[in-house]
Amino acid sequence: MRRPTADPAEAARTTPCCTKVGLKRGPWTPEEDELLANYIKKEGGGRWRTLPKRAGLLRCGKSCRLRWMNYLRPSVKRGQIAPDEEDLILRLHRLLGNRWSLIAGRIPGRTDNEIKNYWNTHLSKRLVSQGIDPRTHRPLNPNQLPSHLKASSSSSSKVNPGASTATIPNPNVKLAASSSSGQITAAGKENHYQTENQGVLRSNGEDDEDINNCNDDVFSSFLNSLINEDAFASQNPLQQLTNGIAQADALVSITASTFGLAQQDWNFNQNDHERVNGHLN
DNA sequence: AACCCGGACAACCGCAATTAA
DNA sequence: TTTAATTGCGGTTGTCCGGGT
Repeated sequence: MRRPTADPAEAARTTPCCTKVGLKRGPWTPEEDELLANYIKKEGGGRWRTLPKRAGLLRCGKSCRLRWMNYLRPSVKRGQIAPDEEDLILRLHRLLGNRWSLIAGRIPGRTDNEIKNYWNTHLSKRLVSQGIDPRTHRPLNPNQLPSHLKASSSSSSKVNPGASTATIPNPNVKLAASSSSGQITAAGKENHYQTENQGVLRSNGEDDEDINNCNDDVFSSFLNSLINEDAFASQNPLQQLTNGIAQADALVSITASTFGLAQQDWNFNQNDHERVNGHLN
């Protein structure tokens, strides 16, 4: 990464916007930040490919977008992740897996990159030290599971063997979930930056007519109900585990029906999970 | 003081999804 | 309907910096 692409063969393999000779790479200078921020304040974001030229920057569009999204946006909150934010990240990750943009969309002022970094450097390691698999949020050693949970783990195998793939087990669902709350639809792009992060568990601010808000509202409110359960936080780890399985079950069922996951796909994933569980046990 | 090591984070890459022509 | 361009996402890595030796 971040290596110069002087080699033509290498350059041919990489995306065009990053291979133009003379484009700057690496850390941004305050001057560049100012140029970019001022330009976007005046002209707005979007059209990233041509933005650098218009703004007088020697950067590729991707780099500009990333810098704006992760650092320069006024709504970006800097500083330590608060304990309640941390708790929210943990819960959302258990439900959504590595869907960083989805998670970030529900934590005001935090970016997907920031959450991803925080997860990889702090939370993931902490879970491992507690004997919990950070991918599945289950005990690393299956023997730590009480017998009744071991038995139910196969019957509830529609819950993820790994949250990252099983809570929303199908690419179709990823699409549905993304368009509902994480990714920005074309129609929603215009006001995305102004209105996003207006509240926890609110979608990113698309106009109600912009997207299929039926799905959005259902997904959002359902997720909301899951992660806001006060009872959840006060439960002991075993109860949390049990509850988590039940919740994930419910999430998967609702997600599948609400977001149009084909039944055959769903069955496939169930089988898939059982196969994985079989390997685990 | 110099060096090494590891943690934290910013930035890049490749790919997939979406949009426009 | 097809194709090209653009955008967004997640995984990965380079760089910086502080602490330890």
